[in-house]
Amino acid sequence: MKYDPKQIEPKWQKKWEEAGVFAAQDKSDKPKFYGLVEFPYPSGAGMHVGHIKAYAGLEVISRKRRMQGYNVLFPIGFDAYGLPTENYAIKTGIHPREVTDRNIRKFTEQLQRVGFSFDWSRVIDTTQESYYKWTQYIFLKLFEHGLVFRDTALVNYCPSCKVVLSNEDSQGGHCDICKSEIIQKSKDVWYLRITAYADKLLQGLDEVDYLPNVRLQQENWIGKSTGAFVNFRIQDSEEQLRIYTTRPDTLFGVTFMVIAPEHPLLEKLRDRIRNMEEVKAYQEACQKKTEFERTQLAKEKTGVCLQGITAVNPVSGEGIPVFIADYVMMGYGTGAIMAVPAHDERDYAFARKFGLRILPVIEGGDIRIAAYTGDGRMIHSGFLDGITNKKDAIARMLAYLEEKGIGEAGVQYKMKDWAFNRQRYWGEPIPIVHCAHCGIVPVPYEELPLRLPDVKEFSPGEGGESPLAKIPEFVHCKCPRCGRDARRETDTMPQWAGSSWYFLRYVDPHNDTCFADADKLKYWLPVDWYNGGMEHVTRHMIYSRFWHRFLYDIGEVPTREPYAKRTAQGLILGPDGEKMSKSKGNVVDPNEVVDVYGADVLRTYILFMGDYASAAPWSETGVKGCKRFLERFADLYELTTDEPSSPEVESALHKTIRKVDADIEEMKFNTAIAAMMSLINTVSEEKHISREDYMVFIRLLCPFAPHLCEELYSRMGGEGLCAQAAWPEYDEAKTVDATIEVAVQINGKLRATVILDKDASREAALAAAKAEPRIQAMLEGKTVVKEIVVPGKIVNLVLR
RNA sequence: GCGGGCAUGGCGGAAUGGCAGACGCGCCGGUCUUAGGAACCGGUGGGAAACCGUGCAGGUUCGAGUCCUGUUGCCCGCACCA
Repeated sequence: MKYDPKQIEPKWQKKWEEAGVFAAQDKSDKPKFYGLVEFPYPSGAGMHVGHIKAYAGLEVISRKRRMQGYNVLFPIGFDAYGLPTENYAIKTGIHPREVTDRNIRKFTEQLQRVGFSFDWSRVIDTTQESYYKWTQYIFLKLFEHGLVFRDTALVNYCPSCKVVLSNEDSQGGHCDICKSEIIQKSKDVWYLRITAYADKLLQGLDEVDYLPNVRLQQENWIGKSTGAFVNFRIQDSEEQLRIYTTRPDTLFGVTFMVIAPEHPLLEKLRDRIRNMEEVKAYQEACQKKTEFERTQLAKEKTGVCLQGITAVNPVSGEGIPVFIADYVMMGYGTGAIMAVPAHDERDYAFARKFGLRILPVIEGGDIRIAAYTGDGRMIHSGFLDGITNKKDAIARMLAYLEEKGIGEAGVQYKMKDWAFNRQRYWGEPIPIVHCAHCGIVPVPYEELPLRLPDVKEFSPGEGGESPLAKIPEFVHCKCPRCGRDARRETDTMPQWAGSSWYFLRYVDPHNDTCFADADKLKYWLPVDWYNGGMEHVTRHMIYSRFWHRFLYDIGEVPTREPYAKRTAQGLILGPDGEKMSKSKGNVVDPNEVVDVYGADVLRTYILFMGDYASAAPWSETGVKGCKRFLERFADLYELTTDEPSSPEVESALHKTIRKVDADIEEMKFNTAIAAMMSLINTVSEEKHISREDYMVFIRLLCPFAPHLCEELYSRMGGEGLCAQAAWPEYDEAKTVDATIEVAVQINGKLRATVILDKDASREAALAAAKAEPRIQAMLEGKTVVKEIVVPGKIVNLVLR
């Protein structure tokens, strides 16, 4: 058969659509499978082949599940709020709505050309009122349950985007979107109290099947540590200095304290601090430092001693100096530390620089050279002296602190509350009203959606205000509580909002009385398998797990965890081996590949190019190889007759079914395809395959190259559609060969091979091995001291 | 600095502790052709051979790419986290 993708692909895509074969059934006796891929942000650049790889994995699995008799939900949608579209609008004056609709059309066309088996009746767009109404609803629920709060804080501010960023969006001191340097700015910020869910998010990881590195990254992100809070007295003062430490066992070794430059104690003690000028100068210098300077260039410790302030070591009673230094951060713990220079590298460096006392309290190491962070016997530590076990020492100290009321055990998390507002137009309006009399008042549920008003001017206001602040009709409103004049919140939600619950909406996307029907949620949840990029493992996944867990706690969803299983695909690199990017000009457009080679070749190549989870460079010649593969597969059509296949072909077919089936489940698509290539080689050598067996092969390849397989299936006279045909099953008996080649080793080195009956005895194997001329020659004049026989694999003779 | 991962032909990559290099690309040779940067067929780790070969050095084992110890290089995540 001549393989002409241009002719067959549109034809079958149309037939699938007409037959509605990919529409998930809300009621069904079949077992359910919910496969989820991360929905794309519809950028103006269109999709690149990386998107295709991200979806192709679960595409194959979903198609296989349908053939296996599952009721499959495999949906797609668009995460369409976001900065690039808004920036494009600012530049061109074209409304983000228009740009978004255009981009969504382009993405949809691209996805359909590849023949993905998405349920197109459930497409969602986070920027539609019917969708963001429920994003706002969930926000109000969070508000109602005290998980939304407002605070004035130093925030990460991007001077280029003119927007406040979460810590997640400004890692390394650079804006996640435009890469410019972040500055600290004091602002009113809406927070979601995700830290209240830190423990639940951590414990939930025990209930799910995530890739080990995905789980680890989430654990690190949450960053739980256990330790103690200890209150240090300030001499001649009512003030106390509260610190957090993971090493309360070293308390006797505390010889000074350090607080963050922004620590509130400085204000309280300003009259007592004799060198306030110097302190102020230091504070200002710190503020000017970028996050980068403060963290990356952290080799040299700096700080200022607070003259006139003395703290008291609560266990030794010793008076100790207090410093401010920027190696202590206000954002973690209490913004103050007890310094144990003998056993902490940072404290040691600081003590060395400022000539402070270094008192060892754990034996081992040499404090003249470096801090000792290992374990050992407690010394110079009063009631702890002689204890050799760190755990015991910590327990004793905690008991003492609690007894004396100077401290207690505590935990800390690296995860911070989620800064939830952006000074942007293209996002969900935050449904809050500021009333001079009532304070912060939520918009009533029945007024949702709070519509995003139409504007002509998209650039942010001066000082980074949201464009919404420039629309009087939007800003001015009546307080829902007292009816007096009030102002609307003009900030919008961050891009992460819409994607935090989209998997729930797919279950019931057209419902306008609730975000999804409870029975449907109960049927479909949890997502059985979620695949996406590693870059979304911490932020998007943590956020969405948080929202989901919250909804579970208030009884709105039936499962604690949203995703039962999570995998991640590797990047597709450019042909040059570099990460694909517009600036490098190495981006491969899937449309061009489909134009030249067809969708089936694109799909097959993307899954064949390497391990699905690893990065691999694009290769144009590799694509051609897959084209040849599909052509050769189509050519087998000429080799079919009603005669049964040869035993070689039959055995190869059943082995291949077994391998492809197992490999798909482990996302080892590359070896599954390789096995099918080998099967073609076997059939070509035998020059024949039965019609029946060829039909089996067609169904086996169908999830990878569905258009070609539909065409062949129909030409072979198959009933209905191949996409709905049964998944092939293998016959174990037919995977066993009558004879096996067994390797013969002498002293562990391969010397010969022998052909044996499939269930040859140990004796028969040994006899055959020893009869082999080459082996016979090597046995000459030697003693066999050991004979190892692994049935069907190997015979090893140990000689002396 | 801490945590995790990886290292195999010219390239992408295969190998439940049991014949290293499956499968594909590339390359070489051939067939067909006015032509081949098309298609098809054959070959292809190194070495003349004995043999040698999975970053490097050890170890465990009858047997190690695979397990253990150390080491080097690269990649990813976190990063003055107290």
